[in-house]
Amino acid sequence: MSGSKDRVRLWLRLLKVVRGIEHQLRDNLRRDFETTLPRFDVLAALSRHADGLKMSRLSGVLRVSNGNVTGIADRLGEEGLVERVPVPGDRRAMILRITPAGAREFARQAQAHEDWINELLGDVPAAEARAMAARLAAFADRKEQKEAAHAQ
Amino acid sequence: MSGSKDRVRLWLRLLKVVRGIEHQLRDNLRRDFETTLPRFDVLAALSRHADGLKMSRLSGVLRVSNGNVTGIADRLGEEGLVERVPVPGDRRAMILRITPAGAREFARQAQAHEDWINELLGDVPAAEARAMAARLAAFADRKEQKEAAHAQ
DNA sequence: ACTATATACTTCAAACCTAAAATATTCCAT
DNA sequence: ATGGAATATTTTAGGTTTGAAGTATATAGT
Repeated sequence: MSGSKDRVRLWLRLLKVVRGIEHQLRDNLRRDFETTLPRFDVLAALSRHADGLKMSRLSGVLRVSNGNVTGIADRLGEEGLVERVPVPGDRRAMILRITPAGAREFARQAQAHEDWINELLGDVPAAEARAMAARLAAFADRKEQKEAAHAQ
Repeated sequence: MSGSKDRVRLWLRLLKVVRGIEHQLRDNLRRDFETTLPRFDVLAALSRHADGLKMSRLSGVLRVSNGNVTGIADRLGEEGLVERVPVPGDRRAMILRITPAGAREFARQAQAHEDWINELLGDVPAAEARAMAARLAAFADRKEQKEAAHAQ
C-alpha cells in the first residue's frame, strides 16, 4: 500500500515521456525515410543477427504476436529489404534475413536514429543517463527473474 | 556527441520497461474487463473532466489523431459508457461525456489499474519512485518549454 | 452580403496489432 | 509404423492508429 500513489505517478510520467519520444521518432522516420517504427524495429533486430532469425524467435525478441511479424516481413520482403530462407532440417520454419540492400538502408536509418535520440535526450547528462539506465535494467532483470521462477 | 551511446542505451531501456508494463496492463484489462488500453485511456481522460471534452481537445490530451478518437468514442457509445453532446454555440463541435454507467465501470477499472501498477512497480521504493518521477517531469517540462518557444 | 479561410469532426485507405483458428510439419509414445 | 500432441507459421476477424480527404459550420475581410 505504501507509496502506491507515487508509483502510479511514476508510471504516468514514464508513459508520457516514452510516448512523446516514440511519436517524434515515428514522425522523423516517416519524414526522412518513408518508413515506420515497427519496420525499423524489425530491421534493427535482424541487423544484430546477420544469420537471420526464425519468425517465432523474431516475434519473441520484439515481444509482438506471430501474425504481426508475418505482415511486416511481407512488406519489407516486397521491397527487397529482407528475405525468407527455408530452414534445412525443418520444413515448417522460416528464417527471416536482412538483405544487403536492407543492411545498407538500415545503416542510414540507424545513424539518423542515434542522432535523433541524442538530440531528444540532449538535456540528460551522460552520468545521469547511465544511472537511470542501470536502475531500469535492474528493474527489468528482477522482473525477468520473477517470471522465470513463476514459469516453473 | 558526448554520452551518445549512453543516451541510446537509456532510451532502449525505457522503451523495454514501458512496453513490458503496457503489455501486462493490456492483458489484465482484457482478462478482467474485456476492454483495451485505448478505451481505458479515453474513460480516464473523461473521468477527470465531468463536463466532458470536445473531441478535438480529447485527441489533443491523449496525443492521438482525431479520426482515432471518433472510432473509440463510437464503440464506447454503443455500450453506453460515453455520450456525444452537442455544443450550444457551435454546431460543428461535439462534447464527449462519460455517462453514469461509464463512470461506474471506470471506477472499477481504475482501482484494479492502481493495484496492478503498484504490484508491477512493487520493487521500486516510494522514495525512488518520487525521485524518478520528478526527474522525468523536469525533463518533460524542459521539452514543453522548448516546443512552446519554437512555436512562436 | 459574399467569399475565402479556418475550424471541428468524420470517413477513408493502409499499416499495425492481437488472439484465435487454420495449416503444415515434426516429435513421441505406443 | 501410426496416432496424437507439440511446434512453426499463416490466415482471419476485429480493434487501433495515422495522415489525408471530405463535409459541415463558423469567422473574417471586403
